[in-house]
Amino acid sequence: MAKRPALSKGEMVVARLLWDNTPATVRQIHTAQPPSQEMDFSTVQTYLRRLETKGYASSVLQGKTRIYSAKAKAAAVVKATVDELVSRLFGGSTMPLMRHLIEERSVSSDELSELRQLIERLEKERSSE
Amino acid sequence: MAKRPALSKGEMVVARLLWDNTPATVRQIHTAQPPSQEMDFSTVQTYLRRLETKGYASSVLQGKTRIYSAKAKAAAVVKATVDELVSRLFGGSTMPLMRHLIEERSVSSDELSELRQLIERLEKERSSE
DNA sequence: CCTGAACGCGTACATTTGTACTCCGGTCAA
DNA sequence: TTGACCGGAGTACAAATGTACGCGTTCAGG
Repeated sequence: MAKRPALSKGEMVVARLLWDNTPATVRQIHTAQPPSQEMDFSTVQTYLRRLETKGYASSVLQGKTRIYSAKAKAAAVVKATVDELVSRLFGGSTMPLMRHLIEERSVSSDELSELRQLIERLEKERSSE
Repeated sequence: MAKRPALSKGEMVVARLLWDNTPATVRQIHTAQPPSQEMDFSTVQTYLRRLETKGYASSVLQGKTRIYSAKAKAAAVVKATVDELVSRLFGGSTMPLMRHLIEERSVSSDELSELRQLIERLEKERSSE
């Protein structure tokens, strides 16, 4: 697995759009943007190009149009990004972030119970090893 | 509360160092760095200066030496940063990040049970409202 | 009293990031 | 057939970021 340069903030939102729409043309990505905080067509295009040079996407020319496809797996990127954040903001420990998420960000009851089940399942796995 | 410009990655690690040592001189912060990934004294200094212009820190000149103090509260910055990440990487929903943290990052059994208790406590609070 | 190591300051600078303007080829209606 | 238009490519550029060099000052040892 190549060690790709980290994604910048802007690249990240385009990357996410790309994951949800792979493969896609620049315009498709551009159109897929939620109405708020839109970015210019050319801006999207630049990000896509940079995503490709950084190794996160690949593209083929289909006729006149370039089709981009996500290359790096979303999960891997998420992991890298979160690891990065955790290390920079919390010196590497995960718990403070967890606590923050659970306490500060509004989590619905349904989500809470999903979380609880997730944890219980994991604890079960642990103890049976 | 002033709306401060976001912290860059480098600034963030220095900010964290500052929170843990406020108030401190540049050298103290520099020395407080963990041995791995050290940054140059001048680099730390620059970050501190930028932290101040961005409004995250303040400083006074004590004789020849400048003493920096954290100004913004850590919790607020963490919240802003995490909100930012969640919105860019997950389009605003918290759960994917939670799941990722629990499943992908190694969480010890102790931590798991702490989490479980945290959640149970919250659920209790919820139901009693 | 002189000198070099340690200090802290400010300035500097190459890269990366965010954002967009311009130019080009093909379409399609008048 | 032609000019208004759309989609796309590439280039451009200011601002933010990461990183550090050089300069004046102190202070302890020679």
